[in-house]
Amino acid sequence: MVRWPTEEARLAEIRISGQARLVLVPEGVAPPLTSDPLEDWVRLPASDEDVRARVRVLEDRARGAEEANIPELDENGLLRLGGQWVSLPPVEHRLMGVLLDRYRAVVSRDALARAGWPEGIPGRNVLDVHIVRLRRRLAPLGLVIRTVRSRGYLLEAAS
Amino acid sequence: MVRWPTEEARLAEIRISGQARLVLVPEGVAPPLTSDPLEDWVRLPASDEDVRARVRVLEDRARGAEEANIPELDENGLLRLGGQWVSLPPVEHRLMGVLLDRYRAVVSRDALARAGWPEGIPGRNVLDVHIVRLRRRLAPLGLVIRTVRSRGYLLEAAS
DNA sequence: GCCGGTCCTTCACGGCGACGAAACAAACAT
DNA sequence: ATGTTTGTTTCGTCGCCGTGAAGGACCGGC
Repeated sequence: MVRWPTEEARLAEIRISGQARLVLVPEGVAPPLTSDPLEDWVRLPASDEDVRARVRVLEDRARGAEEANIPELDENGLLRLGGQWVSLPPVEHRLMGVLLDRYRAVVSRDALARAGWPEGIPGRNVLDVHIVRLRRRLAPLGLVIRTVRSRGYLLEAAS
Repeated sequence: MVRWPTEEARLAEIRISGQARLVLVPEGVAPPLTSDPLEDWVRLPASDEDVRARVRVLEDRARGAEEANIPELDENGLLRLGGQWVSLPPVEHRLMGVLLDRYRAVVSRDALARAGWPEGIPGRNVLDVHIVRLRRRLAPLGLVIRTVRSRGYLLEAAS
């Protein structure tokens, strides 16, 4: 719920944070134009029912957007997602860093190797093994590492 | 532009067709509730500016939705469409490149052969086989490769 | 119609390389 | 002392790609 244009700064903040918002627009003022589905506006004065109707729709959309949640990794080796968490040992923590930077995009085996072993990769097969171990750890969170053959790996939410 | 609730049937049709629409709601009537971003409503009576503002936003969203409907091929062998994706092996990736350049237009077998095998085509039958495989991969995305006999192939959305 | 051919579709096979996973052992931490 | 992390070896599996062969679909001529 934001007043316009008096709370313009606050609106900008909320837009960046990606939260749903309803803009209250007094008579004689042009409404803000955004194609963002999480923003809507009402012309004042407005009935309670109308406001409630718009808020409900926005809440519905926000719920839908929330399912596209991205996991969060902290410096202490904890990976959080949707209230749950797992702890990651050093190597897997570094691997996870790159995978999260490129969430839902392909990360080459090379990039993973460089991230996991900055001093140089120990053996030919180490990466494969760590991917397997990382997979097992991520499963309880509903995260999946897909392999894109001969190109690399990709992290996403389980189908 | 749909009147509510008098044109309820027409609204249902438009919803199914997936087109953007603005619902005109007279005083004292509850507005229809949908979380579909391509639907919006105004309380009558409304000023021209307010209606135009909502129409413009809807048009923007419709444009965005349309762009999300054409498949996208990235350099890592991923083909994305509407939130889903499939990975394409090298040969099929190159074939798909040409087919997408000429989306919904005919691509000659010759052009496909040159794209798929720049060094020269190995055997007479290889292209056909790869078309079959590509078809199977594209099916889950709702994409279809149609044959235009003795002319070539054509990529489009499944009817 | 019937027939010939051409064009296209699909399957089954084998080689090759990329990837997955178990099992073992050593290093490390608490 | 026990459990965790990490690297290695080894073997199995699966995806990719080309080949051959067995049909279907379409189009002409007769």
